Amino acid sequence: LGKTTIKDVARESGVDVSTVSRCLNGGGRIGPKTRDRILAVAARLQYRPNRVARGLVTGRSHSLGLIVSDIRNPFFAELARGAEDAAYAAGYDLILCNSDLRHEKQLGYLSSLVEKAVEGIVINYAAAVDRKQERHLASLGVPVVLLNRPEGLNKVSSISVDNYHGGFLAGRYLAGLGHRRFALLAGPEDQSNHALRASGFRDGIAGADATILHSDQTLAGGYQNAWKLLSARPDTTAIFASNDVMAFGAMRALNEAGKQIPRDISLVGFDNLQLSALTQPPLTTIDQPKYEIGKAAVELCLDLACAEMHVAPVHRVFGVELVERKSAAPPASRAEARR
Amino acid sequence: LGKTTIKDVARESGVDVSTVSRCLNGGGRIGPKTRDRILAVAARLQYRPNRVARGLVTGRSHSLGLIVSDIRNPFFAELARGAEDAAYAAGYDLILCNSDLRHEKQLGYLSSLVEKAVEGIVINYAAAVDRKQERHLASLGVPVVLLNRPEGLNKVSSISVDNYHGGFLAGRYLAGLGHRRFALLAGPEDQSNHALRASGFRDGIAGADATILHSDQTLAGGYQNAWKLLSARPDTTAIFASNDVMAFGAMRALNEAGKQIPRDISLVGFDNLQLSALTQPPLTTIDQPKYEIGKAAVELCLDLACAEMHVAPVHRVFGVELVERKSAAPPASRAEARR
DNA sequence: CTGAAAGCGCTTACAG
DNA sequence: CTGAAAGCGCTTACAG
Repeated sequence: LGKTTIKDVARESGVDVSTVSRCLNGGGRIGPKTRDRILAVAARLQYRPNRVARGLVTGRSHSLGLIVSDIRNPFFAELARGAEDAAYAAGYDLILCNSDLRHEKQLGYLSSLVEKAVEGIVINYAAAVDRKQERHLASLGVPVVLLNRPEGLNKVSSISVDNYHGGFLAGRYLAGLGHRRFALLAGPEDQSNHALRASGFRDGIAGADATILHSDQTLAGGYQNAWKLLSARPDTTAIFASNDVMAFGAMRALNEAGKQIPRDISLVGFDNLQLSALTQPPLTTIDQPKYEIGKAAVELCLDLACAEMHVAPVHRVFGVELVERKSAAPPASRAEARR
Repeated sequence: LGKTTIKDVARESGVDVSTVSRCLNGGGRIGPKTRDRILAVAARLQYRPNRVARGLVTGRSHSLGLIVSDIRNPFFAELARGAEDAAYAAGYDLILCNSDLRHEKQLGYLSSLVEKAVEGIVINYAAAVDRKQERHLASLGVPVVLLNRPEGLNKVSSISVDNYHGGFLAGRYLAGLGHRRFALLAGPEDQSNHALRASGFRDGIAGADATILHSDQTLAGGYQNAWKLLSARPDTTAIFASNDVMAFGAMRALNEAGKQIPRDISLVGFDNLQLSALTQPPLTTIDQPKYEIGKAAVELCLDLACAEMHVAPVHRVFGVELVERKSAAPPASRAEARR
C-alpha cells in the first residue's frame, strides 16, 4: 500500500517528474492540456505531496517547536493556543513539548527539535539563562525565542511580561490594604519569571516581613506550601502566589484548614486565568496577555527565521495589570479597628 | 552558516559517509580507531543528524498529530499531556492542532499532517462520523484514532469513555434529588460525545421535562445558554452541562443573575477538571480519565502504525463515575416540604 | 571492516 | 513548454 508519489503521477501522465512538480507548484509555464492531464491523474491517484521530501530540498520544514513546562497549566494552554494560531496562519506546524522544567528533558527536546529541522523554537526556559546556556541556545542554528527575559544577555530574543512590575503591584496592593506579615508562594527557585515577580513583590511591600516558599509551579506545589505556611507562620495575613495555579492550590489548603479568604487571610495570584474569576472567592490577580504572548513569540520566531542570521536579538515586554476581585481585603486587625 | 552534515564528518575523518552513518547508528562492525576518529570529528563539528532526511529513507517520521477542538479547554490540555507523554516515551513528536470543531479547518489539518508524513493521528472529530467520513479517514494512509466513538462504523479505531452512562448517572442523580424540570447545556449539536451524554441524561431523568440548548463547548457557550435559559425557562431547577467548562460558564451567569447554586438551582458537569473542585460551589460532575485517554490514544496509534495495515480497528471505552460535591441539592420545593 | 552505488520523494537550475 | 541531471542528507544492501 505504498502511497502514490510524484513518480506515479509522472508515469501515468506520460511526463517527467520535474514537469509534474512544476505543474503542482505553479512554477513555470505548463501547456494547458499537459496541466489538465497531470491534475486529473493526480486527483485520480489521490496524490499527496510528501512535504518532508520537499522540505529536504527547499531547506524549510515549516514546523516550529514549543517547549513549555506543562500544557496542563492553563497559562500555557492559552499561550500555546496563541502560538498555534500564529503558526497556522503562517502555514507552520507546532510541535508541543512538556519539559516539566527539568533541565535534561528540555535539553533532549531542544536537540530533537533541531534534528527535526524545525525553523524556530519558542521555549519557557527551565532556569535562569546564564551565559553558557545562552551560548548553547544561540548555537542551535535555529532562532530561539525565550518566554522569559534573559537578564543581561544579548544573543537570544525574548517575549515576556513585566514580571517585576506585576509582583510590585501585588505587593503594594496588599501592603496598601494594611497587611504586614506576608508569604510568598514563589514557584521554582531558579525560574527567572518567578524570581522577578518575587523581587517586585518584596519591593512592593517595602521591606516588610515575608516568608518565601519555593515549589513546583503547580496546584500541588501551592497546596503543599500553603499547609507548610499555616504551621510555620500562622500569623501570616496575606499571600502572594506567583501564579494562579499555585494560588488555587493554596485556596484548597486554606479551605481545608478552615481559613476563610479573605477574612482570615488574603490571597493574590498572577496570570488571570479564565477560571480565576470563578473560584471561591474570585481571585484577585495580575493579568498578563497569555494568548498574545504565544502569538507574538511565534511571529517573532518566524521573522527571525526569515531574517538573515545574526540580526540583533529583539526583546518585547508586555504590560501587566492588577485585577481586583474578592480574595484580598484588609487584615482582620485593621478591619476590627475600623468598627 | 550551513549546518554540518554527514558529508562534513566523512570528509574530516577521511572515510565514506556510509561508514559514518553506520558508526553513528550502531549498525555493523566498525574498527575501533575508525570509530573513535569519527566520533571525535562529529563531536568537534557539533554534528547533528538530520532526522527528516533519515525519515525520508527509513519511511518513519517519528511524529504524530493530535487534533483537538481547543487546547484551552483543560480537558484537552490534560488529554494532550497524556498523549505527549506517551509519544515522548516512544521517541515521537506530537504536532498540536486546534480545529475549533470546524470541519474545513479539521480537513486542512488532516491533509497537512499526512503530507508531513506523520505516522498516526489522534483526533477529536468535529462531528458525528458517518460512513463517508469514515471512508475518508480510513483512506488517509496513516492510522487514525478517534477520541469519540464512531457509532456503527468499523474501519477506524477509537478511544472513548462511556458518555451515555455518564449522562445517565448525571440525570439519575438529579432526578433522585427530586428535580423535575431540567435543562441540558448540550454543547455542539453534531458532536457525538455530547449527543451520547444528552441521550444518557434523558434516559436518566426518565422522560421528565428537559429544555435542551446547544452551543460551543466553551465557557462562553455555557454562559450564554444559561442566560437564555433563565429567561426562557425560569422554572428550571437543575442543569446538566455536558462538560465542565460550560458548567463554569453557567455558574458565572447564574451568579450574575443572583441565583445561588445549589439553593436556587442545581448544576452537574462532565469531565471533572482539576479546577472543578475549586469553584464556588465545588462542582458535582462526571469524572473521566483525561490523561489516560490521551495516553491510550497515542499508544494505540503507535500499535496500529507498527501492525500490518488493515488490522481490525480497536475500540476501547473507559469508565466514568459521578463525583459528588456541592453544586447539586434537592430543589427548593422539596427542601421546604421536608421541614 | 569499509567503500561505491542506488535510492527515499521531491525541486531546481540548465538545456533544448 | 518540457526533459535530463544533479542534489537535499541520509541509509542500506552489495561487494570486496
